[in-house]
Amino acid sequence: MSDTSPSEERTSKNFIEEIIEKDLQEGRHNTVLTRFPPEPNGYLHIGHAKSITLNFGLAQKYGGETNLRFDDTNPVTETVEFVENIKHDVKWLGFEWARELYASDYFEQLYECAIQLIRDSLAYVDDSTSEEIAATKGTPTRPGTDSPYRSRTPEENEDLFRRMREGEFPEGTRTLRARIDMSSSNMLMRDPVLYRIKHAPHHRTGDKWCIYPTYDMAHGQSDAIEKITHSICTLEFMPHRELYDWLIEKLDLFPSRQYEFARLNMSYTIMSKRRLLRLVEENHVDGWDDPRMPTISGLRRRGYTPEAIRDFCGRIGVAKRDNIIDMSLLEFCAREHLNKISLRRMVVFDPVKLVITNWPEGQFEELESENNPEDASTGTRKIPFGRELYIERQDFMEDAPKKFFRLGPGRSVRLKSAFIITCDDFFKDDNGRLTEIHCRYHPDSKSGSDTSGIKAKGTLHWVSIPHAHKIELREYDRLFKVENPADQAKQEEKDFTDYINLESLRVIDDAWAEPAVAGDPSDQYFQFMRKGYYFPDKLSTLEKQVFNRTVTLRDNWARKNK
RNA sequence: UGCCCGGUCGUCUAAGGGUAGGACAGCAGGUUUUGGUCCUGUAUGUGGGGGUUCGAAUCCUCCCCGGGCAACCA
Repeated sequence: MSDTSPSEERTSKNFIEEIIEKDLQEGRHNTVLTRFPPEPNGYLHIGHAKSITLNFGLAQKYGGETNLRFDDTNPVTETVEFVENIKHDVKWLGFEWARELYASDYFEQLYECAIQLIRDSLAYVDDSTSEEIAATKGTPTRPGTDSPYRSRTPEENEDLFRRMREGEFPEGTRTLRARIDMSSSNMLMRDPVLYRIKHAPHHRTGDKWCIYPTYDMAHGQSDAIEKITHSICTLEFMPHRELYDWLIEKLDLFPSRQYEFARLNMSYTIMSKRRLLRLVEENHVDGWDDPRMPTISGLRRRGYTPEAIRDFCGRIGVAKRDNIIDMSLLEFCAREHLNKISLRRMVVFDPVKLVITNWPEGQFEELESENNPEDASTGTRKIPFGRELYIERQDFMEDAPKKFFRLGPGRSVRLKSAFIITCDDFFKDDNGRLTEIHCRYHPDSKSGSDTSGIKAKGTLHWVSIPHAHKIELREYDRLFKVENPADQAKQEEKDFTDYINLESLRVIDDAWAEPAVAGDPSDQYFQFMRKGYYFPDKLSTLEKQVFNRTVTLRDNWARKNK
């Protein structure tokens, strides 16, 4: 990545960077190898972006590498479709993995690890049902009890385990458990299940296996096999660390170490794959890439740039305390980048006709306007100007307050890149609705060569009616009505879907764009002047252009008038 | 009520015994042919009580609050 965002200039280190520097300094490691380990059972979201940025960023910073490793140990929920989308999202974010790996690549080695544990009397085959295991597990305040199968001999265990692999037993009838301590204060150390029987095909290994390792059996060993130096995960895995270390020690593997950081939470949205899945499956949204979703694909479709997302991930920091990041920070990052790269265009969202009474009928003039005042290299474009224009209905007020810098009877404004006009008259229909505005233009006030001496405080965007073309705009609002839907649902004993904002999508189908919008490519970021940043929806066509509002412009006027 | 984490402006995040700083959000100005951008200024914070120390956000201690932990999910 070549761009340097402010957050990348930050000099303070987060706690993981401090650990790495200490490890490097003390010679514990002389390189840094991280991994991003998604389970291919859903789409990536902005929380994953934080993890991706952290893992890849750390490796980049210390001259190391990052593996992309799919944690595919549960074949019933995982698919190649998810694998492909995850790869696409990581690439789109701008990261390149050193190796593309799968936990399933290690199934044979993991099986050998299990055999070793059995031979060392550290694991046993348990014939208990899942209910029985749960019942004897104890509670956080009460110790569990030993399984009746706990004292089987290594020989018997090895035989049984081999036969589990051979497919001799039905699903759910037997598991391989670690023999640790049923009275441990850490529930995960109470003889955790290492292998379970699943007569299900795997998206990579097909029918080769009918026993699959659990997360704990697979993750740490995969890290160790790859020689991952720093295995970074979220806080909820903290209790797993003891088991992670136990397995690495007992199996005498490469000493990968696990470090936990607080996952990202954002206001007015949810960040769990399970809940996002429900939004999709229950059709609360248009799919994983619905522009209101906090998924990477949703943000992409909405018009967020990878640069903005990376910048955001750098700014939110990495720590261990629970957090809930204000959506406005993400929006700030979007505006900051989009301001630099988006092409300015004029689009009238709610048109009202404006007639320039002293401009000859049928006559037009091509005016020039900058594509982006922040970037002169983007050049200029031509905009047709004529007698009949559309302006924004909101830009006219019959009885306007003094601070209203727009149009009203007798008031003058600048039409962006065109002339200053003065309002002489206006017309309303029987319902009192404004139908037409009459103005006269000042010929010597032309943009760039204004000698009129008229001071117009306001500048309006506009389009020439005969040249304008109709487009559709989609305006999005927060998906939920409350700041923390998951939390509040828990507290109020409701379902998080009860808090869905039913007005999170508003379609504007009577918007009129200047000609330059018409032929623009589908991956172009726009700023519709005085309105916001817009990005063509994936279903937009040349015949019917549809744009998603990424984020509005900051609007001091609207804010003050609240 | 057991074990493990954590608690610094509204929200994030620094300061690791020596001036509590930055960002976003807010507020007040300036510039501006986008009420955008840019620029300037400004308010707000160490959960509480004890201790150690010349000096504590930082070390000790008690308390309070928040989160996690009883899936053959990851």
